[in-house]
Amino acid sequence: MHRIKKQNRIIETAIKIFSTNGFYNTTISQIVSSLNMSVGNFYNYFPSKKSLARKSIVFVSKKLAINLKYINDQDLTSYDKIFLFVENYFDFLQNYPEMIEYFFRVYLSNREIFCENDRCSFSLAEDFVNEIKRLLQDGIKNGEFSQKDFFISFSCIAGTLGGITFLKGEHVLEDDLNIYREGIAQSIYNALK
Amino acid sequence: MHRIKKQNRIIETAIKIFSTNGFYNTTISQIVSSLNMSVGNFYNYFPSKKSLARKSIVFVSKKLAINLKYINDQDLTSYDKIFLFVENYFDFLQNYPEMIEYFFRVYLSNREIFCENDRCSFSLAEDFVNEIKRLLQDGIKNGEFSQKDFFISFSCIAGTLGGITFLKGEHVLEDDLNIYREGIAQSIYNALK
Amino acid sequence: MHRIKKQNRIIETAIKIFSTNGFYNTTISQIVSSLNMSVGNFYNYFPSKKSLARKSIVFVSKKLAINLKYINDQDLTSYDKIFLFVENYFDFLQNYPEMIEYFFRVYLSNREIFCENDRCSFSLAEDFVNEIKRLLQDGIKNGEFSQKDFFISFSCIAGTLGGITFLKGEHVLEDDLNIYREGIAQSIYNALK
Amino acid sequence: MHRIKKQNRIIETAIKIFSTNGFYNTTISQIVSSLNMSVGNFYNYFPSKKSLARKSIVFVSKKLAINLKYINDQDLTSYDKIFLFVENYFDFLQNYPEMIEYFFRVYLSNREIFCENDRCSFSLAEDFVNEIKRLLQDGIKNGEFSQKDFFISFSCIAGTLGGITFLKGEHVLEDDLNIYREGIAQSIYNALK
DNA sequence: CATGAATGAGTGTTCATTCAT
DNA sequence: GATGAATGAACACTCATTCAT
Repeated sequence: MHRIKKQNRIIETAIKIFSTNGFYNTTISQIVSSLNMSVGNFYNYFPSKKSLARKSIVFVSKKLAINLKYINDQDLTSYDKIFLFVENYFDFLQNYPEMIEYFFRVYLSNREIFCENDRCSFSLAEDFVNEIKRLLQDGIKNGEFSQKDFFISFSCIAGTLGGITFLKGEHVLEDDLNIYREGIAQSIYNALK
Repeated sequence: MHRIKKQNRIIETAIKIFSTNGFYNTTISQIVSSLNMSVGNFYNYFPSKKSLARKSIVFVSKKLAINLKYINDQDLTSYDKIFLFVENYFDFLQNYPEMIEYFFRVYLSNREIFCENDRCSFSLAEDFVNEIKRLLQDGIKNGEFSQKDFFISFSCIAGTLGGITFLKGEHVLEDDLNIYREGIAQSIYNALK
Repeated sequence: MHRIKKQNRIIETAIKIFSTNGFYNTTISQIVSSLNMSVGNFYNYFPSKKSLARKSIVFVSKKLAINLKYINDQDLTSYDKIFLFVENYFDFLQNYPEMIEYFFRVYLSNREIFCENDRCSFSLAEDFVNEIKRLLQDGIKNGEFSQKDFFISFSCIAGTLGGITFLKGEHVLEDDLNIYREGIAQSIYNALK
Repeated sequence: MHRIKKQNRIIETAIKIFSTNGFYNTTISQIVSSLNMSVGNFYNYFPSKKSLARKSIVFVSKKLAINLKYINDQDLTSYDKIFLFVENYFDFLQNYPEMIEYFFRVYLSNREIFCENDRCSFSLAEDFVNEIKRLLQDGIKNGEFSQKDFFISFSCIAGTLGGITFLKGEHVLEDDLNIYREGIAQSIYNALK
C-alpha cells in the first residue's frame, strides 16, 4: 500500500507542476526535487514521464467523477443537478485549480502524450465522461432535456465550463469567481433544455 | 510585398505542422523542409520559433474574424447571426481544420509561448474576440439575448464550439460533421437567450 | 571531494585546449572527448562554457600565486625576490605552458567572457595580483624600489613577462628559454629600482 | 584609387568593432551596417573576414610605425627618444584607443586568425617591430643602452606599454592617463639602460 | 528501495560566404 | 559595383532514461 501512496504523492506533485509549466517545460528533475526524491527512484514508480502524465489524468478524472456521481445518485430534478454540478465544479476549481488546469491545458491539448496506438486519450477520462453521460440520459428520460446527440450536449457542458476556466487562466475574470456560478449554470441548463 | 508573401507561406505551413504535432514536437527543420527552404533563411523572416507561433495566431485570429465581421455587418436577427456564424465555423473547420486546431490546441494551451511580460496571449486573438463581443452586444440591444456578463456568454459560444472541435479531434464524431451544425447553433442560441 | 577532483580534471584539460585553440575555437565536444566523458555529464559539473573558463582562470591564478607567496614569505632582498620570481616564472612557463598561455591569450584578451555585470575580470586573478602587490610594497619599504604608482610597476613586471611569453608563442625565441632568464630579471629590477 | 579608399574605410570601421567586441563576437553584418553597405558588396573588397582582420593589423602597424620612424629619424639621445616615443604612444592611445586595443586584444591573442601555414602573425606587424629594432640598435650603438638580446628589450618596451594598456581597459587606472607617462618612460629607460 | 553520475541524441539559433539579379 | 536572400554546417546546451553502487 505504501507504494500506491507514494505513487499518488508523485502524481499530485506532478499535476501541480505540469499544470503550471506544461508537460514539455516540466522536467523529471523538477518533479523529484519538489518531492525530495532522486531521479533514479522516480523510475521505480513510473516507467516514463508520459506514463506519469497518463496516470495523472486518470487520477484527475476519477476525482472529478466522484462528486458528479454523488449528485447523479441523488433524487433531484435535472435542473438542480446541473446547478449542483456547476456549484461543485467551481468549488473544485477554487480548491484544486491545478487539477482543472491539468485537465484542460495538458490533457486536452497534447494528444501525442495521451494517445498510444489507436486507443486514445478520451478513454483515460472515462470516469468523468460516463457520469456526464448519466446526467444527460436521466434528464432526457425525465423530459427536462431535449433529445440531442450526446456529443452536442457534452460540448455544451464541458465546453462552457472549459471556456470560463480558460478565461480564469487569462486573468480577465473578477477575482471572486462565485459571481459567475449562477449565470453559467443557467446558460448550460438552457442549452440542454 | 514579396517578403510578406513569404512570411505568410511560412506561417501557413507552420500552422499545419504545429497543429498536428504540437509546438514542442515541431522542429524548425521540419517546417523548412516542408517549404524547401534552408534553416538559415527561415531566420531571415522570423527571429525565433516562438515569434513564428505568435505571428501565426494573429494570422488565424484575423482569418476567423473576417467572416464573423461580415455577418455582424449584415442586418439580421441575432438568431440568424448565430446560425450563420456556426454554419461558417463548421465550414472553416472543414476547410482549414489546421487553423482551428492551432487555435484550440496550440494557442489556448501554451500560455508560456504566447505571453510576454504582462501583455498576454488573449490580445493576440483580439480580432476574433472583438467580433464576438459585437455579436453579443447587438443581441442584447435588440432584446434577443438576456443581459449577461460578457465572459459567461463568451464561454458559451467559444467553449461549445471548442468542445465539438476537440471531440472531432478525438475521432469520436460522425464523419459528416454537418449533422451537428443545427444542434450546436440552437444550443448556443438557447444558452444566450 | 570526488566532485572537486573531477572538476579539476576538467579544468586542467580545458586550459590545455583553450590555450591552444582559443575560447571560441574550442568546443565542448572537444573538451569532453579528451576526457572520455559525455557532453551531458560535463554540464553536471559546470553550468556553461563561460563558467568553465572563469573557474579555469581562478585555478591558474591560484597556481601562479603559490610560488610567489612562498618567495614573498622568505627573508630576502627584493633583488633576490625578483630574480627568484622570474626564475620561477620561467620554470612555470616550461612546465605548464598552457596555463601561462591561458592567462595571457584567453583571459587577458576576452573581457566579455570574464566580466559579468560590473565585477570584472581582474578580480578573478586576485590571488596572483595580490602577491605582486606585496612584492612591490616590501621592496619600497626596504628602499630597494623607488616609490611608484602600483600600476606602473605592475605593468613593468607583468608586461615584460607577458612580452617574452608572447614571443615564445610566436616561435621567434631560442628553444632554450633559460638564456633569457637573467636578462629579463635584471631589466625588471632596473625598471623598478 | 576609390577602391583603396573604400577598403580603408572598411578597415577603420572594422577595427573599431573588432576592438570592442572581439573578432569572434563581431559579425560581417555589424560591420557593413555601420558602413551602410551590403554584405555582398563587402566581399567585393575583402575575400573573407580573416583577411579583413589581417589587413587591419597591417594598417595599425603602419600607423604605429609612422611616428616612431619620425622620432628615430631625428638626432636625439636615446633617452629623449624613449620619452618621446612613450609620449607619442599615450597620445595615440587617447586618440585612437581602438587601434591599440586591436593590437593587444585582437592581434596578439588570436594567433589562429593571423597565422597561415608557417608564416605567422609577427610579420604582419613588421613595420612597427622594425622601428623598435632601430630605436634599440641606435641606443646600443651610442652606449646608452646595454647590450641585450633584442627580444628581451622588445619585451620591456612593448610589454610594459601593453601592461598599462590592459590596465586602462580594466578601468582601474585614473581617468587622466597623463599621470602615468613619465613613470612609464623612466621605467622603460631604466630597464634598457 | 534509493541514489545521482553518466549518456547522447536532439534542438534552436548563428553566421561566414555565395550568387542571381 | 551593389544588393540581400539563400545556404547549411556548426555549436551550446537540455533532459529523459539507465545503471552501478
